[in-house]
Amino acid sequence: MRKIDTRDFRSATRSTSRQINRQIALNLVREHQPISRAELARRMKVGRATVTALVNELLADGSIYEGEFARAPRGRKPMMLHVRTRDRLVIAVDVRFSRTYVMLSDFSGTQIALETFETMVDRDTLLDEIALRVHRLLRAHGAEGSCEGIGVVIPGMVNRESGHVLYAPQLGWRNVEVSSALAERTGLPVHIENAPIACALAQLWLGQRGAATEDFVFVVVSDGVGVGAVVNGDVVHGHSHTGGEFGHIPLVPGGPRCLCGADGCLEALTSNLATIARYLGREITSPDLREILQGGGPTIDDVVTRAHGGDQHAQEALQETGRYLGLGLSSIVNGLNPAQIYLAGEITGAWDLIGPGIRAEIARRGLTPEAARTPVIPEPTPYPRLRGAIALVAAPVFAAPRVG
Amino acid sequence: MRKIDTRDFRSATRSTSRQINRQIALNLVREHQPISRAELARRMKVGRATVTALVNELLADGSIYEGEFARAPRGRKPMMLHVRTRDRLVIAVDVRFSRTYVMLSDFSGTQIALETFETMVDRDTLLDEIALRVHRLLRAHGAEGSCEGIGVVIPGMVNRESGHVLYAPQLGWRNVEVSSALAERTGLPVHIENAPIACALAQLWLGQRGAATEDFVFVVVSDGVGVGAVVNGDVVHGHSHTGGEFGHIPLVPGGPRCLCGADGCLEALTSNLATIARYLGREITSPDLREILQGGGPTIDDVVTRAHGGDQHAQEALQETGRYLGLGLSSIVNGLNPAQIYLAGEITGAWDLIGPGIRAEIARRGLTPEAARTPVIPEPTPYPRLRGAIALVAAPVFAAPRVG
DNA sequence: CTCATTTTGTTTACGCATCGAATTATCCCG
DNA sequence: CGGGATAATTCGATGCGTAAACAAAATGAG
Repeated sequence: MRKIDTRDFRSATRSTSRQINRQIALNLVREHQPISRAELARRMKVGRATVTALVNELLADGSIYEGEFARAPRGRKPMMLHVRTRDRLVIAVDVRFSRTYVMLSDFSGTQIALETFETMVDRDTLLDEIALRVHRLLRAHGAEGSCEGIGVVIPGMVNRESGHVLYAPQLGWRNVEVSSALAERTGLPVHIENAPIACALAQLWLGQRGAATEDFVFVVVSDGVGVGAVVNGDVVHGHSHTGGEFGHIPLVPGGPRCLCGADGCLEALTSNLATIARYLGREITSPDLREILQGGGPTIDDVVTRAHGGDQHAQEALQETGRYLGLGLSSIVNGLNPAQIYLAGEITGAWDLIGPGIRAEIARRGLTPEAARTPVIPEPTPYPRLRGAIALVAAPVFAAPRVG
Repeated sequence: MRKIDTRDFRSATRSTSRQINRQIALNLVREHQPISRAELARRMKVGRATVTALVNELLADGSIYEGEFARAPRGRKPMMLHVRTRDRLVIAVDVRFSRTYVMLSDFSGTQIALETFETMVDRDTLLDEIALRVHRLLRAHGAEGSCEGIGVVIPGMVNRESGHVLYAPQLGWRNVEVSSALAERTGLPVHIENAPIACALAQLWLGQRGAATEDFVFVVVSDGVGVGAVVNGDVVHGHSHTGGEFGHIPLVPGGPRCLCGADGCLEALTSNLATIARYLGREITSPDLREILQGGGPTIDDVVTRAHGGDQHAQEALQETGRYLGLGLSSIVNGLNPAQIYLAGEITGAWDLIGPGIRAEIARRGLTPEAARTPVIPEPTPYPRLRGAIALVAAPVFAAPRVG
């Protein structure tokens, strides 16, 4: 039951009905392919005449294609329809603290090529390098014409519409314009988004059928802790583009100081850095921790493998991370009541150690039996952020038209 | 950018465009009345011919009415349009721990009559009493034909569609059906909702023009602490109808035990009971606190007046409530990034004492300057819950049609 | 008063969309 | 090879936005 925003609405024109049904048909083909026109008409509960017109339009602009005739027990064989994804390419870019990833992929999320290089914190140097690699990748795969856009995910807060990075602590960026700067360098449309929000988008648009519901969250634990939240089928951006920063909710008043300046944030207790610090018996803020890490100290993957190898300190450090994560996620369970919580990050490699703690805290603090049972699902996708970057380009093609 | 739910969608028919534009026109009249057809056409950016047809439909079903001719500097005088609200009545019911409120109101939220009685915890006894008073109220005001529905708000979790109360700790209700039971007794359509969510709805639909944006939250501090959240212009219900229970996010691990069974919940630190307990120097869980309160101990209003009278203990108790509230609200600021936070409850009477603490915590923990400045607005509406109950009946009339 | 001008609101012809029925195109099977 | 069944298209009817023409009602200059 949405309210019409009288300061920003769209009146229906004579083609509005067509736009709506066009997108419905496209999405039905996407989720049920291969599918015939007759089956589409039945599912949409519209006449076959309408479907014929819709399909002809979708065929004309290359959104879908006709495949083969299917076998049928009786009657004329139906012509099956598919969405075109293989020859629609996307460049996905994941800018992280240490390294930047550039991937060439198709619309379905299938990887075609992947490159990595060390992240430069200067914007122009970084964008030049990205643009160089984009051109090289497209030329190498003879795909200069068929790339439909670039998706960029950033570890920080992003104004999606304007294409600015508002604040990315790990890069030291504040109010940095990215979209049009990269678009000029590459001649391609650029979409930019906060990494966890993009991951949630990917779950919504590229996830298994039935994986994503109208309400879920995607939690990314890495250098920081970020959340992409989907409420009523729509991603949460917030009023000033800082929604989803559940990594900075207060968990332990007077607890360890966080990069954001406050104390006792969920992130300061459960980020990879926090887990490593706990393993080493150091304060996350202590100056010698930085030295240890820069001097070849253990990575989070090391901690996970040592825990599997029987290192009790590592096991305990991960278990405590799990308990704190569960405490933080219980805030999300009670506040947003998602159907599922997806969890990505290196620590999911030690799911046997962190999973029970998470579940226990959610079970303890959930208000109803259903909420207490909210499933927490470790996400095994190899590159969730890059998948998010792909979704940035692919999602608008399939999204419902704005009306009202 | 919403995704089409392929398991539950609505294809557009020939009349979909008309439905959309009809609701847009209705909302524009609502927010800009009195307004002429020509002005409507300009705002909607459609031809005057379309507006004529739309207005004729709205006039025919009594949604709007023609008022007077307006003065114009040149040309033909425009006929002004208004939405019909005065003779469209609503019954609003607010079931609280101690008392139940039944109000007769019109569609605009103007109070016509108000009654109160002591809440009975047995469902059937309570509903019988409500039905009796509804009949009496409508007969007394000769309004038996023009009442369009009953809105009921409950201090607990509600399944809006099925009309069940899932869990209301203060009433001791679990899985209690209300909607159809009351509808049978009164012959009127019944809408039921969680109280804070209804308050947010009211802010969205009955608030001052410009008061409500697409993203805000409405926080109610009383016997419990509840939140109604609006994200992307839509209320947050959650997957199993327990969204908005930010009152039960963990704030102080190992803190005071909450009614919900967990420890250190925001509610256990900032509900009226928590503030009174703090004032009395008691644990919120201590058995003698209940005795004191049942034996005529101070109410929250008493604490507020004593604080204004110079009682330092009362002042400190309220200030600490403010600081904890601020800490809890900072989770909402970082997680949902609302444009505003509305705060209702008796403690807003001591805004000079609690306001600064709230603002300070949000300023301390906000991630960007904009988020740190998130306005926290004490809501002075006399009966926010009853206003919410009215909105339950009024909102569907003005809501955008579901498409896609 | 008369008449041009301006603005509001309605009417009309038309284009685009859904909708239902009729039609055509294929298939399977006996 | 013909009959039944299913798929897909075609065609006329109808709903609705759109643009232009038109009618209605006011103002103001001559």
